[in-house]
Amino acid sequence: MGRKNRAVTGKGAKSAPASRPTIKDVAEKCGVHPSTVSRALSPVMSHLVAPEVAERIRTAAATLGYQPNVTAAGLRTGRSGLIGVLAPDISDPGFPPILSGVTETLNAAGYATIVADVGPDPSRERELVDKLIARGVDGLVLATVVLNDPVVGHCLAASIPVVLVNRSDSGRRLPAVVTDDEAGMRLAVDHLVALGHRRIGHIAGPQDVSTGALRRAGFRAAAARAGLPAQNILIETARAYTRDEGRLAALRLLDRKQAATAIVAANDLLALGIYDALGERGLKCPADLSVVGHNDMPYVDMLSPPLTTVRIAQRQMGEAVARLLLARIADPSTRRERIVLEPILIVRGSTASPGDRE
Amino acid sequence: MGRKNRAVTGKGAKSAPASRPTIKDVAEKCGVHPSTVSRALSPVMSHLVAPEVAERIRTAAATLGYQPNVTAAGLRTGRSGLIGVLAPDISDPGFPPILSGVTETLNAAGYATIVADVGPDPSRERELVDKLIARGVDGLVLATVVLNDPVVGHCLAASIPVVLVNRSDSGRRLPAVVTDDEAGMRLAVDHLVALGHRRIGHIAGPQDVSTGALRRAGFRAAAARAGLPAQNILIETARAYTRDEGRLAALRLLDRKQAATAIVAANDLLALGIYDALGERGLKCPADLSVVGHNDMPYVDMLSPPLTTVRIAQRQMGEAVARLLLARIADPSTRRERIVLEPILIVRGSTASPGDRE
DNA sequence: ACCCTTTATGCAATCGATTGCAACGCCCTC
DNA sequence: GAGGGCGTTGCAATCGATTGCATAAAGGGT
Repeated sequence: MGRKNRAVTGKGAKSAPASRPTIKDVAEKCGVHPSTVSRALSPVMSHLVAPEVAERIRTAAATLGYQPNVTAAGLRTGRSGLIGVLAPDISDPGFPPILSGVTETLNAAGYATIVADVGPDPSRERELVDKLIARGVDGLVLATVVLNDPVVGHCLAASIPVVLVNRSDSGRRLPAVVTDDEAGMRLAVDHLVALGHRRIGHIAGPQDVSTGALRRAGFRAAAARAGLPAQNILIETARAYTRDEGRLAALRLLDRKQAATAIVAANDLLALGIYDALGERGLKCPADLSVVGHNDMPYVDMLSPPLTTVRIAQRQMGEAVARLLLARIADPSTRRERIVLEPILIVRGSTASPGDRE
Repeated sequence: MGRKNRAVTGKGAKSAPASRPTIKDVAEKCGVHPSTVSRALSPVMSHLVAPEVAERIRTAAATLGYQPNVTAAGLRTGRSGLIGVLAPDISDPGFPPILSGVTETLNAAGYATIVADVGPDPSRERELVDKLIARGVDGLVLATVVLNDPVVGHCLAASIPVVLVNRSDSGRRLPAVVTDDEAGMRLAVDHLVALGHRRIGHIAGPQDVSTGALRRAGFRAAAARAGLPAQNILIETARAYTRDEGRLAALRLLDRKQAATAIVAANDLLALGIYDALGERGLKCPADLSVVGHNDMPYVDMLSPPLTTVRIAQRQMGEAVARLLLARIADPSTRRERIVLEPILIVRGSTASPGDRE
């Protein structure tokens, strides 16, 4: 038995505080029942206990350094105060701002977040969701779903509050906060067309994620709307949102018979890959090729040349999705909401008129 | 009573699985006692139950989709399987690689991590530590401690396994994984001296964190060892590891009567600030000034010019600190260990010989 | 054949906090 | 002065899993 509680300090049993005081210790010290302590310390129940008793309990709790055991409370109430967050890749510089917005908003509401990095193997997603549910999370934020993701149905079946951020599922069966991907591409294309570009390439992201598919469709639509003939719309699809896949796709695009004068990348990491490819081919940006990124991830203003890119409000997305989740937790029957944030174009040095040798 | 369990699906009580099955459900289905189920499903206790019964239980658990309630188990065993990680700032691009190494190693050992972002207000640190302890974390990873941090004593008093990463406390009272900050500065200074620099500046980090103080001391020592006279060693101290503080410190340094021909920054974010300051003053790097960073955070190879910097093995640090923590949890009496990783210099385009106009 | 060991399972307490219900005492009213 | 009501507090069950101990069944030895 009790090899755990009350670590014996020396030999004499003088005063062995050791492990954290429990509600019982506070109750004994005050000569009241534990339930009274519980009520006194709960903002919503404290009206049930006499003010002076409550005060006595509060000071006793403070002097003992009592902190309620969240695990025990969680077992009883069925709420853990934990939110699970599934990230595609923590090391992707685009993610921390979202995460930051999520955790800050949730912390303010008394929740802690468990962040799980799914990584390249998508089958881990389901596994991680199950692990998080087993940990009793009160809700999930998924930044990882692909179109037609089976995990969506799984979450629905588990009837646990779930919200999506940045990406959405094809059926739109879950509430989500996303940016207007198509509008973002329109900003990029219109900017290039205004500069005089007539042959524009696109490096699309993976087509199984909503941003990849929507941005590609958005690019096509924007280019057509700008009056570019179909043969002047060049598209290569990257297999992942990574710098290296961007480089490979850019090389494919550059090797086409009729090269584009500008490339719009589906995200900034892919744009970095374009820079790499340009270096390999001995081409200069923006003199030989204009480049537009997407996301405005940190420090792309420091690149050479500074990257023109479509800025999405990542921190705001994080905050919005957290609020959405809190609303769902408070009332799971709330209408499935979908918040679409408008991106803006940040013009920097990577775009110029074609043939404009500065 | 049960407003929680078994959400009623329709009217007929035909089959209402709804909320997750408990160990009791599995036991009933198998006609055994819950304790037998518990034993059968525990790798360490399963030898106590007959192999065929264990097998039956396992399949029943699988078909029911049973996952043990971690909260309940945690309450009983006193272990939560949670590790708290305190980060100075998740949005700092230097941190994700460390975090990635930590979480991956801990996940492999069955732990989940709660990441808390302390932010600029250091008093939140203590508060967050208490919150994490109240959540029953089995251990803490602190990437936030300052020299003489009161939180160190607090953790020691709470007798909870704690390890430090990247930074250490002044008394070295806690196990830590750090890099050899002084060696890193020696690499940087020696490189610049070899290029012919004789007046070298340093933008130091905050002096209340170990990296800031050690790197400054390391810089001084390396410069003296290289034979630079004291008046040729110029130091400005930044108030925080941010791009903007770096910019301000760089401007102060550039305004000195006798300007340096090279600056070593205490970290890459500060180096970014130097780039900004150079832009403001119309100076070119490396022609007018060589710059060396520290940390080799992601994508500094894409800057213009690509940043010469001291690379620290951040991912490895994360992995090492996780292993250290696991060892402490397994046996809290293990000797307080301190792991020092050796940095290497990555030479890129931001350093050149003084007066070398390419 | 009997007893003693070994093996497998059941029983019940426990972790710490929460909460519906019961009970107590007090005050007010008629 | 008795009864009703309200404001406080205590009691005990509960959440779900774990584990020391008890017990039952099976096996082995003489």
